[in-house]
Amino acid sequence: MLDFLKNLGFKVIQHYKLFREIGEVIKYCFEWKERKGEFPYETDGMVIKVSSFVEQEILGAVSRSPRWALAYKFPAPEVTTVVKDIQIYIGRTGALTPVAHLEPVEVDGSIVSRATLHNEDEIKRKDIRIGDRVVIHKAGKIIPEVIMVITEERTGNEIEFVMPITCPRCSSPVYKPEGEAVTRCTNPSCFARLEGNIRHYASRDAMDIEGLGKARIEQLIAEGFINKDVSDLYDMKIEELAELDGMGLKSATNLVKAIEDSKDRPLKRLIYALGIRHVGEHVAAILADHYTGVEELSRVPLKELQNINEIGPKVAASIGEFFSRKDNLLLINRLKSAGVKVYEEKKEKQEEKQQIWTGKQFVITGTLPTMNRNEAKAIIESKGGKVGSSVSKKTDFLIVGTEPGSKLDKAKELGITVVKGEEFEVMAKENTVPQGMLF
DNA sequence: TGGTGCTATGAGTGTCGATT
DNA sequence: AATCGACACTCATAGCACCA
Repeated sequence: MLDFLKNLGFKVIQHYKLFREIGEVIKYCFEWKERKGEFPYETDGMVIKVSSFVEQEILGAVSRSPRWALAYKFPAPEVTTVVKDIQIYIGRTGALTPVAHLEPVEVDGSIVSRATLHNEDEIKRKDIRIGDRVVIHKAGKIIPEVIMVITEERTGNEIEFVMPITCPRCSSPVYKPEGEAVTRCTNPSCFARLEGNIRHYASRDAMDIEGLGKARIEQLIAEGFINKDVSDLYDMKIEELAELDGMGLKSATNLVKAIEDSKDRPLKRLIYALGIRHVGEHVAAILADHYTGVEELSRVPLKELQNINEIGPKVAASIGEFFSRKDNLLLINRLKSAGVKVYEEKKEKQEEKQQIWTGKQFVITGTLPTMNRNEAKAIIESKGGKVGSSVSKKTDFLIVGTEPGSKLDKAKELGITVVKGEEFEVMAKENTVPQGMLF
């Protein structure tokens, strides 16, 4: 069998993830054919040649002898390239993230020119230097990752990376707390952070301001429209914006309208949008459930916060720190006077009624046939279920769309019930309990 | 103390709308 | 018509915080 597959051009290799059973290899061939109209051809070392004759032969063989379901793999598409530079990116929390700039190279169907190196320790661990030839691949078929350095090809001219001691954007000192991996800029009003804050505030899951992306924000800061914080957004005028490079009356009108629309978002979104450390979507929703508004939240004693389920000392402290700062309190005042809704009537606590999916934990991977993630999530929650972000023993169902990620492997490993995307959508409509398959 | 889940960050492609 | 920016998708990984 091994020779048979080898003759077909399949390769068997020994390292890395991506274990696939023969059935999966064949399935992959067919999916490829569906998408591209022909069977897989040679791509960067991954050789699969299947004629229609052979196709039948493989299928026949497998159905007669299921014990041939051995682990075979595609060769992980790995290529080498050169690290041209390592640059620092600054996020909204002030974190300095080193990113490798690579000689552009094709990996698994797309051109990769950058890869995040996460932090200083990671660079040290892998000993990555500027000028090094490195092996890269795409983790989970998407994210470029530097796997290792080819040290044999070192010439001695490689430059070791040194984390700067001042912020590359604002020149303030940076600090790295003892025991932490992340280095941060110390200046709370660093422009890079302002940029990040605005982006976060405007993002879809926060205040959802359409038309305000990275480039626009940079421009607005450079032109002085934004200089303090997110409240500056609400002072912008159509006529002034329309004067900007690349903006016309149409764009300016749309942008101002989008900003206007953001004044009426649910409280949990506003809390999330403020960008308090350790307060993401989930924690923001918990806080919005407990309190009627941002102002009330700003006055809650630490002790009380800590008593809330899922909120511990660190998160409580972080919230307390945020509201102890004058500039943040001013920000909230400014938002309020701009007309942003900072208060929400408490809804009547709904009776916890037993629903079809009550107590069930769902996780989603891949793309669903007709709905997106948020829609699927809303449906699950409306039926009493919960949606988690990673597969664990507590997961009841994994919903699998096309092009699933590593969550599927994990689910198989743990014996979690797998529900196909189509199947899920039918369940949602007919209000039934997923059956799914066990691997 | 370990398992689990959340937060923060970053990457690529294709599509669509607005500007020039 | 060409170009550019924004957005909608999706996912990995590290680092932590929380909780039992």
